[in-house]
Amino acid sequence: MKRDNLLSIGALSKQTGVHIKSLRYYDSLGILRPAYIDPSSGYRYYSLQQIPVVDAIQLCVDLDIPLRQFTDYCMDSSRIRYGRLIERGTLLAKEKIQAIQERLAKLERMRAEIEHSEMLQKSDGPVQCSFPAMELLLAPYPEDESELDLLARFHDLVRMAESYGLAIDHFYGRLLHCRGDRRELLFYIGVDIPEGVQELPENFLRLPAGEYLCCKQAAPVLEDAENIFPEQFALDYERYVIESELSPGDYDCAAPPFELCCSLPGGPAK
Amino acid sequence: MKRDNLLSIGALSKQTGVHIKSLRYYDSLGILRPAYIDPSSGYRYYSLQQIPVVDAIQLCVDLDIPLRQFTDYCMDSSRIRYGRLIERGTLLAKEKIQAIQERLAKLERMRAEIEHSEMLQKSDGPVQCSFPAMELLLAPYPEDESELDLLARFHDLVRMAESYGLAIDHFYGRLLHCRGDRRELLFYIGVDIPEGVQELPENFLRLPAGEYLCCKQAAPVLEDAENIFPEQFALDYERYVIESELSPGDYDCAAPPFELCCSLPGGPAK
DNA sequence: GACCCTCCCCTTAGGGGAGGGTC
DNA sequence: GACCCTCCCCTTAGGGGAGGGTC
Repeated sequence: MKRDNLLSIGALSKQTGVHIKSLRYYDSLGILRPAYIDPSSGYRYYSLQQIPVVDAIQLCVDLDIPLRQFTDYCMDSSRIRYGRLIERGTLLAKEKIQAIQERLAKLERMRAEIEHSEMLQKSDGPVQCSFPAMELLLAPYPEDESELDLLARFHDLVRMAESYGLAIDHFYGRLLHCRGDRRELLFYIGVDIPEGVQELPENFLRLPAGEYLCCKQAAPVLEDAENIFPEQFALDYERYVIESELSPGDYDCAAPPFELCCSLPGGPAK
Repeated sequence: MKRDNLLSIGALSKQTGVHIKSLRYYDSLGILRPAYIDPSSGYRYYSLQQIPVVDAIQLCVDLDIPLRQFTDYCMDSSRIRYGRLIERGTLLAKEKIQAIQERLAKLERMRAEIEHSEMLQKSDGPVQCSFPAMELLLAPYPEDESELDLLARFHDLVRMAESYGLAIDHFYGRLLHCRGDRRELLFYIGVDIPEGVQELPENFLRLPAGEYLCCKQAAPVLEDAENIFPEQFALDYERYVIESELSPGDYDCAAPPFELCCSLPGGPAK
């Protein structure tokens, strides 16, 4: 071995734009052994044919393919399976875009919730709103339990949702169901039904899209719904009153605001 | 402080679905201090109001917002600026999608190059191909230089491209320009002209889209173009012969195949 | 004097495990 | 017996720097 047509590590670094430290790191991983190492000085020397190998390694880094897997994309130290590499990288990139788009959709839902919250907070009285259909899991709401017991129930519902393959929606609260003289106080969590789910639990409820009268409250006051929506309670129709936390842009975990939403006649109840 | 309505670290973990180790890590970062720590046992206890803080931290993690910046999204330990968080997360997510789409575009260009290479390798004789317009930077190609000197020239061109704000295209090779009796042998690299670039160097050349006759070669043989394209060289028209490496799906760095492409009459040259 | 070498420490968001107290 | 504590080591792809030889 001679140093003809060999590059020092610094020269290879300049040629490829890859940091010297990275080249040493690739050596330590065994994916880019120098063509020649001076036994007395330990200096690394690379052949010109190793330049495209550096490019291929950089491509892996760009594509977030772990370098330990680099050898999967090589037939030997100088033959690179670019076809495989590109196929794998394309798949990974598409999956990533998919995942980020789901995140963006979630962020957009949160943004819309904030907007709704701030609209309600700014308005003085109740506001009429159209709500989309909501899919809920219900549990009885016993009034003599502590907050900790409630959390346990909440968690039970979440586990039930999971056991049925339902996605939970970070949307929960209390529900008052009024039908004639009967009033039922319930605890709910919102769920999403992924495609392919067949069976639903008995405590599942789907509220169709409909019109609600909403107003802001400083604390949970669902028990007082009758005084908050006197006009609606004077009428005789099946109604749901939904209590949930509001999510203003600046959210106070210690004392979040609530909203109470009363379904209007001809609304979601059958 | 009492333990009423307080959660042990395990209970908080169960409630939020976040690993105990993560909760301890958040403590160590100072972004989620337990509401109470038993001084004798060191046990951590969390208040119920800290649950939404855990959710917010998880949102940061999902959005790739560094946790050290979490306090930028808090007014104090229990007031979270969700508005800011969502705005920042949305921006980051969009930037990421942008970056990945550029990667995908690059992968697609590479895939097309592989396809072209393999098509050429499979065919016996020359193949007629339509090439898009190409933007090149040129340098003289002196025949008596070593491979190392050539690399230095290549690097000079790259630096020149950068100094003019041009993006380089990982596309390079040699070019033979024939015009009447004059023949000029040049070295080229492909560049992309980003929007906003006004001034171009003197050695810039734009070859418009056009028809070429392409054939595979085992080694660089541009000097022999006249014998490879005898019919074209028998005709009198201004022509470019482009030599470049092929990129088959399995690429041999030690002995890559080449292609020679000769522009056809009525092609790219004026 | 510029280049290269080998340590050594540091970065994110935790995960696994040892060894030992606590509910 | 399940729960919790504090170390300690490990993960990716390197970057910064010290201290010391080499071109």
